[in-house]
Formats: sequence, structure tokens, C-alpha cells
Amino acid sequence: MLAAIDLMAEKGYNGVSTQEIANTAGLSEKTLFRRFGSKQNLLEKAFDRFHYAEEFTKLFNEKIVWDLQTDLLLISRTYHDIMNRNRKMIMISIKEEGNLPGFRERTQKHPRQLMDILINYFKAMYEKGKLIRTDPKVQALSFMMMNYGAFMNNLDSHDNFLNVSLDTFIIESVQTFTRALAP
Amino acid sequence: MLAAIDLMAEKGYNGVSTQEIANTAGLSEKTLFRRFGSKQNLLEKAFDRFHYAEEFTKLFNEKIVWDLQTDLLLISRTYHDIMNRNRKMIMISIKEEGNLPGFRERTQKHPRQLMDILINYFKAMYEKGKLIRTDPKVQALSFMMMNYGAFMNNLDSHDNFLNVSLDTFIIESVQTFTRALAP
DNA sequence: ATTGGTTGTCAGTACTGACTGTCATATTTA
DNA sequence: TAAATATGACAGTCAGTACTGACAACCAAT
Repeated sequence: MLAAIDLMAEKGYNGVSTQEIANTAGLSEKTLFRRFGSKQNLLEKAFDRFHYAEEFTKLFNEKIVWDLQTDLLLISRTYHDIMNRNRKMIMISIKEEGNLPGFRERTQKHPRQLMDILINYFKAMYEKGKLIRTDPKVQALSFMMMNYGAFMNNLDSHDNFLNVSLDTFIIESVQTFTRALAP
Repeated sequence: MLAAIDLMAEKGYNGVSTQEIANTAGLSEKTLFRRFGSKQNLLEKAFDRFHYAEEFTKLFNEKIVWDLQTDLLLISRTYHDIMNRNRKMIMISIKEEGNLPGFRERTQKHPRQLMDILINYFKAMYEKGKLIRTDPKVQALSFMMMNYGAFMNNLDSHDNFLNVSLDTFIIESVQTFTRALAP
């Protein structure tokens, strides 16, 4: 399953043969079919097995300290951590959305969940008087899109874009948002 | 060529047969091969033909008015305009980077060019006293990544994410950056 | 009217890829 | 040790796919 994910993330579902997967995994094509039945089922099982769980909810409700900069930093770091751990799955879901429908939704479910958390966080912060009055939905969206874009950009060219490391990007961008949203 | 781009953007290079392309284009598979020689060459010719030109440079050097909000708005809108006009090409270059190397670079050349423009813009604005002191490189990166993420997110699910239209996103996010970077 | 060029049809080639059956051989389990 | 089970090597099926060749029909220009 790991071999399948690796190869499919790189070359796409149609770009990899079951032969290739079996060889990479160090077993015969036959046993591969004995275990999974079909190529499609292999992908689906692999996807289910390694799909990132709902790690967001737990992590936040405990660690939030209601300081904008600290919290945004935590959220941003956690986001990149989870996304990078699952970047191959995400790559597959992007590449194969036209061929194997339904995969995209499964990878977007949890980011959407994070969005809800962020929106509620912004609302609460506003009520605490620690945020200027804006549309929390759009602000959360902006923040998430910024991190999503950065994640996407680093997906392939792992040499960081302009000699800017991911962490300096996170720190600086959080600071930007903090400066913009603090009263 | 348009049919090829359409189909490949949806299903990927290996997900489309020359038959299918010919049918969609309304001609026989034979003439397709007579004109292009091979499937790969078809994609390459199509890619070259419809690849977005260097629209950035011209547009800015003329329209910049050295007001942060106005200029960022222009930049953001232009960016989304160009990216959306070329979204199929971009989709292909993402999907096929593992199979047909070199395509990704061609679609990233111009965004990189825009990055340079933005960096220089921020430097100039700082010297004019209209920007706080920050690393212009990282700020430009943040701004671009935010727009890149928003573009990517709208690629497939064209129903906008949370009932937030692209334009309200642009306006609000530009305002956020303006508030953060203005002295 | 003839010629030259372009196109569609159809059959066909060479190859690949997903998937199966068979049987001998390892590996685990009782 | 013996039985149950998982694995591998190999050959093979069947459909799809990139691509070619032969031939006829069409369309323009001379």
C-alpha cells in the first residue's frame, strides 16, 4: 500500500502498472491481486488506511491560550505538519479527481473542519475584544488559503521557493495577520 | 489542441486516449496523427500554443499608482484573471509533472516573474515611507501564496468555498495586508 | 477534366496492462 | 512431523491503445 501511494502520488493512477507496484513493494504481482482483488481496490484500501484522522479538533481545544499570535502560530504549524505528513494522499486526490471521483472530498473534509474551528476562534476572540471587527469567515479563509498555497507550492519543488524556509514563512505570515487583526 | 487540453486537464495525460481526443475534436484519429505525429507532440504543441504570455510586466509598470491598497488590489485581480484563464494548462502541469517533466517549470516561470515584481514594489514602497520595515521577500511570498491557495481551491469546486466569492476574498485579503503593512 | 492535397474508413500491428489459472515451493500452524 | 496456508514463477487471456498502411472520397486550383 505504501508503494502504491508513493508511485501513484508521483505518476498518477494510470501512470503506474500493478507490476511496478508489486516490484517496488517486493512481492509478486500475483499476491498483490490475491490480497486486493483489483488495482482500484488497492488504492482505496491504501487511501483509507493512511488517511489522516481528525487530528485537528483534539489538538486545539486543549492548547489554545487566547493570544492571537501564539494561537495562529500553533494552528499554522499544526496545519503544515498534518498536510505534509499526508502530502502524497493529497497529491493523489488532486491528480485523480477526474478519474476516481470522491477522493477529493475525503482529503478536503478535514481542512474544512479546521476552517470551522478557525472561524469560531475568530468569533470568540472578537467577543473577548482581542480582534478588530471583520468577517471571521473571510479572515479564516484568507489565513487558510495562505497556508494552503504555501503547502501546495512546496509539494513538488522541495527546495524552498526563494530561500525562504517554511518556518520563517509561518512566523512572518502569522505576524502579518496578527498586526492586521489586533485592535 | 483545445480538446486535448480539456480532456487532459480533466483526466490526465494517461487517462485520455487519442481516440477520445479525436472524437471530441470532431476529426478522425488518423488526421490527428498526420498533423501531430504523436500524442506527446500533440500535448507539447497545444501547451506551447496556449501558454500564457508574459502579461504581468507590461500591465504593472503602467498602472501602479503607489497606493498600497489600490496596487495590491490590481495585482491580486490580475493574478487571478491570468491564472483562471490558464487553469487547464496549470492543471495539466500539476498532474503530469511526474510523467512529462519540464511542464511544471513552464507554468511557474511567470508567477515567479510576478514575485520579483512584487518584491521590488514592496522595496520601493518602503523607501517611499509607505510601508513598515519587513522582509519584502517574505511579505511578497505570503501575499502570493494566499492568492495561489485561493486559486487552487477554486480550481475544482467552482462553487465558492463558503459562500465567499472570489472578489470579496480579494478585497478583504488585500485590506488585511494593507492594514498589516501600512506604517 | 485533371491533378494534388487533405480527409475519413477500415483493417491491422505491436505492445502494454489488468487480471486469472496452475503448480511447485516456501512458511506458518497444529 | 503433518497439514493448512501463503507465496512465487510462469504462461496466458482479453481488452485497450498508440500508431501505420491502403484505399477511396472529397475539394480546391489550374
